[in-house]
Amino acid sequence: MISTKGRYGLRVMIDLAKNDNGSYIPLKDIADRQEISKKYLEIIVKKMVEGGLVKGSSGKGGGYKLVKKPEKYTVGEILTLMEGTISSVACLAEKDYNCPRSKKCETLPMWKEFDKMVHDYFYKKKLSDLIK
Amino acid sequence: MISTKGRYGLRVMIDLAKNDNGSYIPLKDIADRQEISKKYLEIIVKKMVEGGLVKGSSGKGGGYKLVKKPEKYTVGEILTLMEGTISSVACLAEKDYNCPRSKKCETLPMWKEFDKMVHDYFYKKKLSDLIK
DNA sequence: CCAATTACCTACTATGTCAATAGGTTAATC
DNA sequence: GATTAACCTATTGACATAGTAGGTAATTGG
Repeated sequence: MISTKGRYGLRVMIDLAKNDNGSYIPLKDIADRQEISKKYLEIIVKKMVEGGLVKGSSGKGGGYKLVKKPEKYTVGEILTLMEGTISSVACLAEKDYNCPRSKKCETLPMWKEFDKMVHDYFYKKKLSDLIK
Repeated sequence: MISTKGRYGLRVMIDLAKNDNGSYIPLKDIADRQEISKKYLEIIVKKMVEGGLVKGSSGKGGGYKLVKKPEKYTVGEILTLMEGTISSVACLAEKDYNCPRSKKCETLPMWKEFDKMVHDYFYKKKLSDLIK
């Protein structure tokens, strides 16, 4: 289940893309338009700065802006950053999970197939695809 | 993210299908084969009885058995029972969620499309497909 | 240059879910 | 009637979620 971090994060990215005019966009404006608490968005956006999705500038005239063009972002990279992982089961989420049953596990092949489908879906979808 | 309830539940169903010989299968046997605590499996199996996926019988010679043939179960119905929902976002998980932004939400169409893909995947996959 | 603006930082909290464990009661059968 | 096995209630520690609160640092328009 995608949490508010992923969902709100995506909406912030869309908001930044739609309202891009070259200058920085204050978080207050985004919070008002998206009807999300500015305080909570601070946590969300902080992650996005750390992950290199957006850059921020303090002071008057400051705010946030995208670092790439909307068509250069995939929904997958945004969700992966915000959610930590996009995998549907713990066995596949961590690289070094090494389950002793993996050889004989009868469900693992299905989880792998499903995971690939999900991965493909979100990494093919671009941020620009979400803007009408 | 699918929890142990869904993952273990599925493995119990597979175990019941593979070891079906007409009589009831004690939980102890399943727990041993699957290497899962019997105590924890009790919680899992209780849900499956309540949901009508399996039936149980107390006393000597008792245990659990499937109520349908393996090809009559979909993975979707098993996961939905165990996880409560299979939806990827809260807006779609509850029928009466009515979000005031749904009309103008730019992410909702994607979540709906994704949800349909997931739903189709799991409801087309049968329990019998997981048994080699 | 300074007050206003805005990002940035640390800490806290209530609620809920997850993944179990523990111990007892009821039901069926050999 | 002892044994087996399901069934039932309660509890627990750890962690995540979805925020709130209040303060500090940086930047700039007037």
